[in-house]
Amino acid sequence: MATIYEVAALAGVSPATVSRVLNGTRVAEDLAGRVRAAAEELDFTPSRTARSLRRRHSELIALVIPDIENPFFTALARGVEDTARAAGYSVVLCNTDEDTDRESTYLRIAAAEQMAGVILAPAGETSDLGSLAGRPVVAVDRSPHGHDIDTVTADSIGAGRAATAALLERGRTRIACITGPAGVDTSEDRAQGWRDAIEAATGRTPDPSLLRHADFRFDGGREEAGRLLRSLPRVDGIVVTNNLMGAGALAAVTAAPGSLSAEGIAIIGDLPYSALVPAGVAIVSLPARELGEEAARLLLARIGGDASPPRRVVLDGVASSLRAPIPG
Amino acid sequence: MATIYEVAALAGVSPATVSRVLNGTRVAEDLAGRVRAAAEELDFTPSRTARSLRRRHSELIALVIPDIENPFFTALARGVEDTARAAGYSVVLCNTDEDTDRESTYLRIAAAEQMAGVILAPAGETSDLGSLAGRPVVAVDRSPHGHDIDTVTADSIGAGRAATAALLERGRTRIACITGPAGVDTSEDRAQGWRDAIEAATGRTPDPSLLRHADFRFDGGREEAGRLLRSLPRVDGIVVTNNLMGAGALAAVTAAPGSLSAEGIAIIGDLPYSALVPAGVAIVSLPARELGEEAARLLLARIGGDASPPRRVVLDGVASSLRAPIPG
DNA sequence: CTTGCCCGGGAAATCGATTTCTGGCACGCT
DNA sequence: AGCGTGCCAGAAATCGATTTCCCGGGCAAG
Repeated sequence: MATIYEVAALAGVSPATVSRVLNGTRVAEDLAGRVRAAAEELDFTPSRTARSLRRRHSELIALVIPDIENPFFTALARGVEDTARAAGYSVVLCNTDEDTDRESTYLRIAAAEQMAGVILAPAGETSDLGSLAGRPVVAVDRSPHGHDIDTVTADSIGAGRAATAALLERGRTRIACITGPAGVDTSEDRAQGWRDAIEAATGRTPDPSLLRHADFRFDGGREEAGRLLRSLPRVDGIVVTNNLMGAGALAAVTAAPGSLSAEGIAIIGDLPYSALVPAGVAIVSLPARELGEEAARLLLARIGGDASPPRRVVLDGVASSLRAPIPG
Repeated sequence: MATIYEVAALAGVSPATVSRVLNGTRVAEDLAGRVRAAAEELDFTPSRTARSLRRRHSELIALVIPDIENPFFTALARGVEDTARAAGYSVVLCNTDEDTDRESTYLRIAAAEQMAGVILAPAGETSDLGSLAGRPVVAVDRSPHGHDIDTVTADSIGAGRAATAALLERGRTRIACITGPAGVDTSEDRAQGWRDAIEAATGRTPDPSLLRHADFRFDGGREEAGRLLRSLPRVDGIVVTNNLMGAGALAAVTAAPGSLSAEGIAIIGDLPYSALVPAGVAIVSLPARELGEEAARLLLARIGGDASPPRRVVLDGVASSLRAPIPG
């Protein structure tokens, strides 16, 4: 790997001039030409490490998410990656497994690596952003409690309302809700949307026993759905507030034939290969990829020096693809 | 962010001694104690950038894969991430979209960032590893043509045989195969397994028109399956050689009722939320996560200085979960 | 008692870029 | 003609750690 000194020597100029040519400062055309020729000749790629040390930040962005195997975060990561790459940044993937210790370890690493910025889907209610020492951060999907930072989220209340409305339109009257852990804002807000929709339709707050908290995972959704199916009086609709629990609920429904068909289920969040999802399920899409893109755009702006007050962007692209129930 | 000089000053020693304490070289206990206290006091985290510059490699590993939204690569990434993290390395995610230009861009970046090593799932038949300048590389999933490097793959021929055998056991006699692009080794090998199994069962090579090449993507699988379903003489089984095309084929089968049930489909590779996959499909699991773990282990060994000749590891954990056909 | 070796720690070089600082040259204004 | 004023490029400082290199002191062997 050639260094800037070898390029300088070959071109007969100083290293400073090589740097200037490569970074856009004005340099006489003949020198610049010699430098470019020399760089080409030696197949020179500047050491990003040395550059990062001097510039005090690298061209890396940390993407800290709870679970890379969840298609929601995968799509989000894709949005981040595409946007970052277009701006010349690479993305470091940090899987926290919903563990706040791992999260803060990764935030320390991001600082120690002098990464340009961090996009964080917080694992818990509170995140320790102290170790970042002022480096740009954008929160995505969930907003960390007690920090006034840029945030990009989906309209969870609206999504909850839309999912519930889809079941109400089908004439369902006793609609339960399986949501995530108490205290997590997406979990609470989606349940609030469910409550809102039912109040709007019936004029009464829903029976509190119809609200179930699980852990946002497949098994949790399956188990809670199983319990709801066995409970009396019978429910005729279930709103499930994320994709994994939704898949679990569908598994439960499929395993208990005759109880409640897929048409009684509404899911917030997308399942991969929608072609394989039982027909009739109501799906309220979340703009996962767009969340990632917008978060990356905000972060890139901060990296570029934008010092305006923190923004809270809410994407409401949720009104989308409801799968129609099977005709007849 | 405190520097090693501040720690040295506070502890009343030289920066060299601080470095020695933190990196394990023998230092008198009283000095070491003072250094540790000072580091604690200042919440000192060494700059990885400076360290990388001097050490000539960072604690980052590049994971170059074609598509982060494919659950196979997601699981693989998870395996890499877990193994790398346990050894103190972080993973940089590089999505190539099957584009060899993007692949070589990322390889250049890996070298410029002085990353510790690269795990590469090659996008095409040939990969340009030249820019890596001798940095450790491990190929995973596919083996790059013309490079003698460590490789970790699944037993594709065996997987092809197993998938075909599952359909033969169900009494299917005219079994087609939808595989990936010609020239890609996983694509060819899995088709070879299909051919082998049919020859073993019938004593004849299969009708060449039963072998279809698609692009390893959902739409390709759907379209080829659609064509096969309309072709005459009728096929009564289809082996599909990856997960995305498998999902596409299932979509085609579902959309054309009466043609061929899900029991006529065998898929190599896992679909997420198997609970949602139509019952009866034969699935031959690929050890995606284990591929990632093994690749990471091999790479870590190389980073650690292992200079033995390149190894080719073939994982055959494929014998796994066939979903039983619906009884009756 | 002297020579030599070992060991621990400080001073300084090093990694490779960027960025100030500085000097020389050309040009314009009075 | 003399004195700024820019502008361009080279010299050198800088980023923050690691790693030689070297020196002084302690201890063992001759």
